Amino acid sequence: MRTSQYLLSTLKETPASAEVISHQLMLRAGLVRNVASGLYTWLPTGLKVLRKVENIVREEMQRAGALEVLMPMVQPADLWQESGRLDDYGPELLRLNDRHMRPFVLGPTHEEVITKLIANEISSYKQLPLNVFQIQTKFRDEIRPRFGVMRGREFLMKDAYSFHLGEDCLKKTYQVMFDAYCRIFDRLGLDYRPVIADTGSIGGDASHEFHVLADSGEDDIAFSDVSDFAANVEKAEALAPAGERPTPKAALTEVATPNVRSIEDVAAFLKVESSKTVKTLLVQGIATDDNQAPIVALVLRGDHQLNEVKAENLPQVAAPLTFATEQQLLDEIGCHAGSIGPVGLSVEVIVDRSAAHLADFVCGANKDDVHYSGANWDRDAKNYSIADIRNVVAGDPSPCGEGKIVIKRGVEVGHIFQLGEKYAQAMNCGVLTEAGKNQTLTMGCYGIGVSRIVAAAIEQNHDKYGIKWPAAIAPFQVAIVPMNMAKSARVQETAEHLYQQLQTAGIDVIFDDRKERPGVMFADHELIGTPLLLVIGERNLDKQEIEVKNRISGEKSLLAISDVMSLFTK
RNA sequence: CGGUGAUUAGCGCAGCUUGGUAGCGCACUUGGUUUGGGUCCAAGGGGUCGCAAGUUCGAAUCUUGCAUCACCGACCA
Repeated sequence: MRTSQYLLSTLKETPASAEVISHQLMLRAGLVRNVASGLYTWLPTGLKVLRKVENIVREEMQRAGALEVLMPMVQPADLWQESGRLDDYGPELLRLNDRHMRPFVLGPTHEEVITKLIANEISSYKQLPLNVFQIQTKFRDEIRPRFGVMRGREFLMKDAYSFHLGEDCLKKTYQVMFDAYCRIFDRLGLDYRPVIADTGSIGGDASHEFHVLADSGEDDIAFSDVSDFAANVEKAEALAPAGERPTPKAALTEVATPNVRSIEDVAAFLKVESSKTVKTLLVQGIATDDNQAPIVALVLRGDHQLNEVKAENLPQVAAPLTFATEQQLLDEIGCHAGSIGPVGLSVEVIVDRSAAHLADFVCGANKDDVHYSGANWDRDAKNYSIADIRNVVAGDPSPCGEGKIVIKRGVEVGHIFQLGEKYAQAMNCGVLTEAGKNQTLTMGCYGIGVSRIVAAAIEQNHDKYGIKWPAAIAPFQVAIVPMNMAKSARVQETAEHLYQQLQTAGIDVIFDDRKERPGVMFADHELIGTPLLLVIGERNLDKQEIEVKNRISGEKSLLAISDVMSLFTK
């Protein structure tokens, strides 16, 4: 490709709307342009990267035995009615009507369509197992699209769905997909981790997310500093503190705490560590027979945070997690938030493992502006159960039994899980078994955010000059940068010759034939992140040499023109 | 959904307080100059000042409504 015939579209200045570095660089390097909130046009350079990522994903999926299909982005709402998700999905699902006022949705994912397809196409156990995938645009009407293509509303995703007779077969394919994902991210050249993930409402035994490590990531990942253990903080188990709970020493004492509400204030006011206090959160419970939803109290150590996923998974707690209203607090407890505590509380009390290990702690006295000090479990606060309901924090013992927890940020770029029979059952997807009986299929599903990977790769690989693409996904493998070509026939001839030679060899090369000053060319190619620059100038031509500059390492070296192809034979 | 802020040329911004026919830098066009790290000089093109209504002799500027975009929050017991 010659730059004179190409759309480089680089910018010197950073558009004000871009927050994270990958978004800024994607705009400056001319990879994408914003069309509307969360919607982007991919320019030629960006599309080249996107296609390279896509192709690696496609190749590895095919190698793992999956078959490619393509399903429509617009889907009849009927299918979603059938699976029950039309009502469950919420406002992220964009609904629309066609000219006949028939209801449709824009597909945020394709379980319904694929399950329907397989239900129609597959009728015998002999055709199983089957794994199909597509690389298709999805639409999710996000509350707050942000960070460019990292969290857009429309995005490119690879989604695969596998179909099995039974769990054992599913587990085999799950492992095959796990391995394929590792190969994909290895080939992409990214620093990533598979992490144990919450299976969410879908259930199932296992689920893993694949995260690219980057500070701008939206998820917290808990690692062991010793073993390979890694889990999403949503899922990471907080172990009970070791040893016996200390014996109570202090007497239960009421303390006036006028206008002291938050844990921070209480700890400062009473001059105790926040880890020696507890906070009591009141949430909606599961409705009972008479349709009255009770309130449930969740008790945590003052310095810990509630894990909403863990709380929602408790049988007593309503999902989605909803905090009690102020009116409920007044009616049921008789005081405002900030003065609630487990002593003498009449509602069901669930205590986090760490909070349950405290003795002589501080808590609200269920009267406004009053706290207790010297409170103790069993002696003062009775009738409670213990559960793991907090987020792990750095320094906690790792749930794998080895080492301590370290927390890093990650960008979720892949997610695999075992779906089970949920969709197959709803959409009547089954086959005849060897015994001639109809059996519902067991499914797995496996997603990769293709467009998000592009952003994540930049988050992980950039410097002050621009993007430093991993070689496998760089838009160009090499750039030819001639110095003052217009003034030197020798330079021009050499550049043209090299360009022909590289093109013939199938190398993805960009030839900067613009009549620009060297600084402009260097700056553009460094911004775009081409891994290799071949600099051709009068200076080195006498010795039949050119300069090779490596974008990643910054190294420069001289190379005989005749040896150029050796750069690509490794 | 709540809070905050923004909207003036393709991009980044000034002008608004104190109303008087719209400006700067980058980019773009033309000519010259320069040429191994975003040259310099000169001339030029490009804007219903987000939309609508109001106040006024006169509105980018004041008032009201609407739209769009962005950021923050949704851990409070």
